[in-house]
Amino acid sequence: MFKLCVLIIVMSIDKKEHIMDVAVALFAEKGYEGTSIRDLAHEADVNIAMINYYFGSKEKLFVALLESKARYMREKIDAVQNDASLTELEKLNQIIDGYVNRFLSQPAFHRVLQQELLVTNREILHQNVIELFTKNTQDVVSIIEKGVRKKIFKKVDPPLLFASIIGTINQVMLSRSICNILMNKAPGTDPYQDPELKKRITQHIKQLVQDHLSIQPALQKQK
Amino acid sequence: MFKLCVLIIVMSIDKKEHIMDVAVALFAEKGYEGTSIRDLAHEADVNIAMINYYFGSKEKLFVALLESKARYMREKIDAVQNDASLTELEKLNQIIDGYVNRFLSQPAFHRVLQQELLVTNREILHQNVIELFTKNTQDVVSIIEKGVRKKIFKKVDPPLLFASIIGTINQVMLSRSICNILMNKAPGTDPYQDPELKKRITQHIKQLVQDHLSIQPALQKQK
DNA sequence: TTGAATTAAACAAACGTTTAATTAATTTTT
DNA sequence: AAAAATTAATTAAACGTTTGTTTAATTCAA
Repeated sequence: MFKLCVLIIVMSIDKKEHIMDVAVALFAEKGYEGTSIRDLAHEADVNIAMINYYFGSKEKLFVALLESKARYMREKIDAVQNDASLTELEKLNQIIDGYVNRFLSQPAFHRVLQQELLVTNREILHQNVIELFTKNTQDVVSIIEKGVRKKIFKKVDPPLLFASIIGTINQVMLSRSICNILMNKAPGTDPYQDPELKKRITQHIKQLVQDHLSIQPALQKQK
Repeated sequence: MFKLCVLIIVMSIDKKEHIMDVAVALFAEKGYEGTSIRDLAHEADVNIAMINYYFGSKEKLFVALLESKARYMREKIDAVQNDASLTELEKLNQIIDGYVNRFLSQPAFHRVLQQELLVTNREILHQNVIELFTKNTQDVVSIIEKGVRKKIFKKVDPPLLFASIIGTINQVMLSRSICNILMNKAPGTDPYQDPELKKRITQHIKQLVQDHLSIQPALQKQK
């Protein structure tokens, strides 16, 4: 009896956030168009009208969702970039850690973002996601470029190297089934729960990036 | 007058294929759920009922679409794998060429595939796409593994290296806007038309893979 | 004349959104 | 502090569209 009371209070304090949590999960599974307000209301255990009451419309709910969940990586990259004590390679490694941690800990939200990048006709939503991406890209690219200028790194294609970093994680996150295939796990299990996965991905990307960037002593001598 | 006649004949011969072409374009832009049969019928300039007449249902249209367009990479990988005259690195390079060519020449179809991987609740469609992916993954992974066993390659994480290859291309294909940002092009242009892009991606991935796999003489000596 | 291709119209179901009524909570007045 | 007034939260029902699909009639080709 008492427990039930507490539950109700907690729910009503941030019902908005509760709806948003359910929305991320449903959008991730069924897509934005594939998720109906009725589905959402039923799953979140609220009245259908409450969603428009709180957010105004389905589209505005989506935008609210983006804004509340997307600040993290922006701040992380900013912090790393302004840390003068780090070498360019260390910066990259920290950014890789950041992305892997972030993406793997919020697979549903991440899936929603990816979907919105692929579907171009919902322009407002699409544009919102693009903006999120642009600044991060430019920052990471400029770190790589700086390393190349300093001749700490080999001459590479910075934007495409960033694409490889993000793309590797995205590929693993593309679908549970594909991740299970890649990771040699039994189909049906949730691979993103496994802490081993995070370690493996981080290690692989860091090694890949380092191999690609590092100036080989042998090659230097030959010149 | 004569020209019009020919056009009509051609259209009626493979009207099915015409519908499928329009479907790919619309699905890519608006998503599967976001594309209505009416949109599709209007865009393809056929009656609404014709789509169900030809394909049975919207879902069956989608499956037909997959089956007609997805054989290519399968055959390409098969051919490369069975070519005994190639080293493992050459095989990988040819597969990279294959994927880049394929993905960049059919960006719309590729987008549709990606969408279906991200949305898990349309199980029949999802499963169809997964199956396409599984065999290719296993083949490429086994090529890398063979190279590692032969000690031609460094000890790496083969499934994740495959994820990096595909993931890099996918990242570039994720959205026109993102590709323009990555490639430093003016927003609004279609980057996939540019032949330079294909060359740049291929080069980058090949270099990335080679750096990651190659056993460095310097390191060998140290041992 | 038979069978396939094509059409406009209608189908029920589901969609996002709005309404108007009711309950709950908060503030103001007594 | 109690009652009244006001605002906010919540509800069920209905709104007009749009959805995928089907029908029954018609046109076309063999």
